[in-house]
Amino acid sequence: MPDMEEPRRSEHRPLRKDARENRRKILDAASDAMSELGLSVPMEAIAERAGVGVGTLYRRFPSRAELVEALFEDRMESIVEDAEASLDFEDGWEGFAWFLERIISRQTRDRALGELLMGDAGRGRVAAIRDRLGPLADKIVERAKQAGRLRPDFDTTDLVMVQKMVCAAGAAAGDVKPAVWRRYLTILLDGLTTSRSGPSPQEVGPLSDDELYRTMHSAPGRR
Amino acid sequence: MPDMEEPRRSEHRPLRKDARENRRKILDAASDAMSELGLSVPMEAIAERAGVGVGTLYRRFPSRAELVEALFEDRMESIVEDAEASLDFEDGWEGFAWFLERIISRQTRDRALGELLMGDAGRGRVAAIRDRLGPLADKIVERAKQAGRLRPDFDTTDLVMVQKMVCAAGAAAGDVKPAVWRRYLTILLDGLTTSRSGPSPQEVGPLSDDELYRTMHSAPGRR
DNA sequence: TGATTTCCGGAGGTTAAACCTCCACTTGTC
DNA sequence: GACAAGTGGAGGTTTAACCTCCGGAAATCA
Repeated sequence: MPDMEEPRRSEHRPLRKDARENRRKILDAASDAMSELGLSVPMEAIAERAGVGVGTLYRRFPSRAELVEALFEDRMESIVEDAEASLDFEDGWEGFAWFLERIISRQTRDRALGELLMGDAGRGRVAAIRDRLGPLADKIVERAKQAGRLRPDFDTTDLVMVQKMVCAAGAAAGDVKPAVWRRYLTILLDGLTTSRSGPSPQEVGPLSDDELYRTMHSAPGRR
Repeated sequence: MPDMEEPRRSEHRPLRKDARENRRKILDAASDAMSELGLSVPMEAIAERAGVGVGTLYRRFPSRAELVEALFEDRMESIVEDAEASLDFEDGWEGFAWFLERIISRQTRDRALGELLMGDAGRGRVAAIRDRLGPLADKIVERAKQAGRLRPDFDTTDLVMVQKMVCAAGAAAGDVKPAVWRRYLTILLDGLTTSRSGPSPQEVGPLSDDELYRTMHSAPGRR
């Protein structure tokens, strides 16, 4: 049996044209679906949005994890960049507030990113990037305190919890009024400064009674 | 066919002794289970905690809704009473803060109560009680503003969102450090006052790094 | 223009988790 | 001790996800 050729797609030969297109469609669909519904959106749903059979999805991405890495490595990296950028602010407090606004904004637009950031990452490259955030967060908090405008009893772990709080508000009302989270971030920041003479102006109004009603009667399951 | 007797348990004759005991065990188990795991805890799990077969559970409470009403009518009523009590405070702001502390404390101890309060109530007596809270909340907010210590841009709908935020923090870290939510309530209240000269003292410290780690790696399903 | 390789779709087998019913047996009560 | 009342949990059902498999379609090659 001569010439028993190598079966592995080693050093990947390029995909066939239709396969390449489908891969793109899958990535786009998965991005949409996960941003909206979270990391554990059914594979079926992704395939459907992509207009592709489940078989195709599994052939291209044998496990959810590969899909997640393909999609979220960049986004996670952007957050690290935000953290670094926030250290360049003249005023540590401004950097702190800017970073918070940034990272929460990203999470409210992208539920899966929030899940990854808040712990759902097992191991892998995405988690590795996330872990680089810890030291940066320490510096951000440190600088804000040195600027004298962040309450001295604030701890870096509080930074995570603050995000959770604002994101909870965002997630609850997100379908009804996507920008309300800013309102609650403003309030929280007013609670985080050392002192102030009056409330910061709100850029976003409260939910109307009707909006609140709809918010309350459309709560998701959990996950 | 003489004396075809009435089959309905009309004007309920008393339950047999063992049945009465089982009913009690079921209610206790359901209370525990729902407080911990939420309204939609599997019926199976309730029966198991009660040390009773599922059959017995379904015979006593044919639907989850009946169980819920039996358990939560009182608790919901207590919240209404808290709201009324908070109106008796000399200072409207104190009443406001007290009520918030109360209602959040109840919800962090009792997940099902939180779900009921935040909308998961379909119709029924429990929902009816909850609806009595709306007008009371308006008064609470009104008085706090009149006292001059609640930021004037605060709306009653914000009251719900604030609860959601603190409860989110509580739920996230609840298994690890049940009292941290107080820390975040303190911060929020500092953001809700009109002005202040410094941060309010914290009664509860931040999560340690290890506690935060555990908090992040034990997130529930959504679900 | 075949011939050949690659890729596609989605029916369908599998597992898991909840649901609720049913009835042979046990227990309480009169 | 007879008989009504109550019990438990096996098991049928549904729902929702998982992932594989293979006949046929599409792209690429010669």
